[in-house]
Amino acid sequence: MTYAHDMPTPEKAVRTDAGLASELRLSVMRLRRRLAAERHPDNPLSMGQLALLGALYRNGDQSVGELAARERVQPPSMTRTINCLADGGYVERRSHPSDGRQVVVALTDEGRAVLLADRARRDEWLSRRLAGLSAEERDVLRRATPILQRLAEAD
Amino acid sequence: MTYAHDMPTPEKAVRTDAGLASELRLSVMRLRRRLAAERHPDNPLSMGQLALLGALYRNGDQSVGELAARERVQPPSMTRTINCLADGGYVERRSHPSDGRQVVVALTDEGRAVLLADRARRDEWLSRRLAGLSAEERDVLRRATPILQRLAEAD
DNA sequence: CATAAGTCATTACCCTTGCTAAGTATTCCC
DNA sequence: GGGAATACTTAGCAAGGGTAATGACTTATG
Repeated sequence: MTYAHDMPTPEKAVRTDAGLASELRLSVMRLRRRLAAERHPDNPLSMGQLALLGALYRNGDQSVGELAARERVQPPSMTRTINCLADGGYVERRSHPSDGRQVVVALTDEGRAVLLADRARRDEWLSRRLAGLSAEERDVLRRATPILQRLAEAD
Repeated sequence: MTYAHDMPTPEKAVRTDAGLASELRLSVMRLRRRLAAERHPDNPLSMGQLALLGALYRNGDQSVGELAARERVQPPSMTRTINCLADGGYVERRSHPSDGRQVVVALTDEGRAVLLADRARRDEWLSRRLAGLSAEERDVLRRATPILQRLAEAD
């Protein structure tokens, strides 16, 4: 097999910063697709809904704008996700104590229960894959995860 | 700030395997959205199209099925992406030499040029972010990227 | 204190991109 | 040669992202 250009293998490409960027983008895209496809039939929540419940669980009640900014989504998209969850009774809209424009979103008891159950089922596949890695590889991911977070949060 | 439950910070959560799975999923989702949003107005290619051209550039001509499998997408989705790129003259469909069922997709000269130009622009943002990390953090990502790849490829 | 400007959430609408199901062409196997 | 399997495409649907415009409320200004 021959090529008309320098063969850009992933192994070489990842060494340069531009190559790392390309490879990282590919990996993230593919893994995300893989994870989205792993939607268990019992799971009532989409990945976006799960992320929203998770944000409320972790950070407590938040306004729509705060949630949208954290999840890197425009406010209308967040409104729609909230609507779905509110229809299911998983979150509640409350009025902001001092600013009537804002809407505070709060996790309900049912929402918390569904979050934990769904997350357990949904993480099953990924956890199993993680368990198949070496301890060292898991450690790399453990350290990489917050870095990926920070990249996503960057302006 | 108080919570009615044990506060699940990312720092604590990432230590367990299940926690790592959740956090990794969140990070991947957000970063992917962030990257997709970084679509420069000059860029004619979507992330999926860029990934396809990249696969052809890296691995040479491939059949539709091979491309779909590699990108973890169903064949019809790949067909559509190929249609878009073929309309733009970036890829060509060729007949397979020995199997009339298969369609071989090949990168055109124009496709290669567009790939490199688009990738340079698109990676600019991510490269800049990567440059803002410490050398050690970059190294973590460099080692994490192939692991993420493997996770995406797992059954 | 009245009004203009700004902010936050929502509504309405569109586009992209994934999927499944069904259809067509070709190859493989008996 | 004919039926089963394979490869791609077509058609249609749903999720989830976006922008633009509207409404409600707050803040700043004259």
